Amino acid sequence: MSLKHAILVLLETEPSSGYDLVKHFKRSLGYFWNAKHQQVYQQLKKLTEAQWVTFQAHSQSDKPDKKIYEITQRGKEELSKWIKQPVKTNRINDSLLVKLYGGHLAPRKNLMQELENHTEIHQSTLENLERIEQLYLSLNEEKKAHYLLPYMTLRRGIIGERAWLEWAEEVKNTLQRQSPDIKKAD
Amino acid sequence: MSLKHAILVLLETEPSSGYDLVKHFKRSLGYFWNAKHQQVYQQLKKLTEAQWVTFQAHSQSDKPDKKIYEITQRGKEELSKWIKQPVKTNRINDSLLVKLYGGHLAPRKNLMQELENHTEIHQSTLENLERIEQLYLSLNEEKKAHYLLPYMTLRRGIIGERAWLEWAEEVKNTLQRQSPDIKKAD
DNA sequence: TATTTTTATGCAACTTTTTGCATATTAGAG
DNA sequence: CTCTAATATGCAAAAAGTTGCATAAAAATA
Repeated sequence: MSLKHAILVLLETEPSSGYDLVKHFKRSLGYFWNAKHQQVYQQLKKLTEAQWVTFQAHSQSDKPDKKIYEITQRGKEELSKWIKQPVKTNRINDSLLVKLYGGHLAPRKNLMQELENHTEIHQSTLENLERIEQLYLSLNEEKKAHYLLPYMTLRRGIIGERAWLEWAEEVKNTLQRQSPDIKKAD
Repeated sequence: MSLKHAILVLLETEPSSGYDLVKHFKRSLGYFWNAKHQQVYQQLKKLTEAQWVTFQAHSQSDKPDKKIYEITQRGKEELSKWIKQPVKTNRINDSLLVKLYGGHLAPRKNLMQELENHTEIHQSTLENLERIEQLYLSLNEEKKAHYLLPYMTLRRGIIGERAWLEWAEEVKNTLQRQSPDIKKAD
């Protein structure tokens, strides 16, 4: 849907190779948009066919050859059209919550372990985001203004992760207090 | 992936028609698992073929006929196997954040309006969840214990929505203070 | 020196999700 | 009396996303 547009947003900032884009999806953008490398390459192919982007092959002697993609005029028009239109609220599909909802079918220990594992992941994501925030906050006023909007998305990450961890603590405490098994709903 | 399992979790609690399941996905489960009606019917077909569920046709005189699905022994085994395995962290694909990230391409007013619209949606979702929480809290101790795990997923919704709204306020305040246009990153 | 990681791209097959269409009845609102 | 909403299910096609495989060279680690 808007993986196309996410790619265009990145290319509008800076011409990049597919590999660069994948790295971006793993880092900055990755908190709110996920894409695997195959998907990025597939979409770049389609975007090229639609003439929203073009590329130039760069042969490198020390590393494998790469294709540097850049956004075209047509791509810019499409992006600017997209960005002015209302976006849909995003769909949430969270398996962990499905598992918890049906948690009476799993050993209590298993649930606790699962929560612990996810807590570690969220904890380290949060630390990462906070590290990036510190970098942002140390910039001069001009640069801070420059990166304000990406910073706002970073804030979403930080606030979201803190909320997640707060919730997980609540659940772990509740489950620990509630030792007897809970029967399933009928 | 686990739409199949989400359906099984619901059917394990109570035999239901496809239509009932869709309603469930719009209400209780809907906060953390979304599925359109076509998808539910498609998956029910596949689940039937895999013999994880069976159904009985019920002809109704006043309303259209319906098929009541229930989980089979095989389905229960599969579900219990799935629920003991670790789940992946869920992927987040949030177009609103992509739009904000590339927000220098949109009129500032447009961004503010978009944030307002989403705020209204999240606000009413939160109110809804809080209403359900009140119902839960008014139950007797036995029933509260009974519905503890689904309640934990409700808490995720409440904490998550509050965090979203908190973030949106922060962004709206920041954007209002920051009146001059922000140039794109390079 | 051997192994692993990083850089760099892609095809093919499959599964999942979305979009658009289609049908049919009853209840309620205007 | 007409239109809309709710009940109830589904097909077909397209788009999006996942999984598995494949190649190839340099750089870093053991």
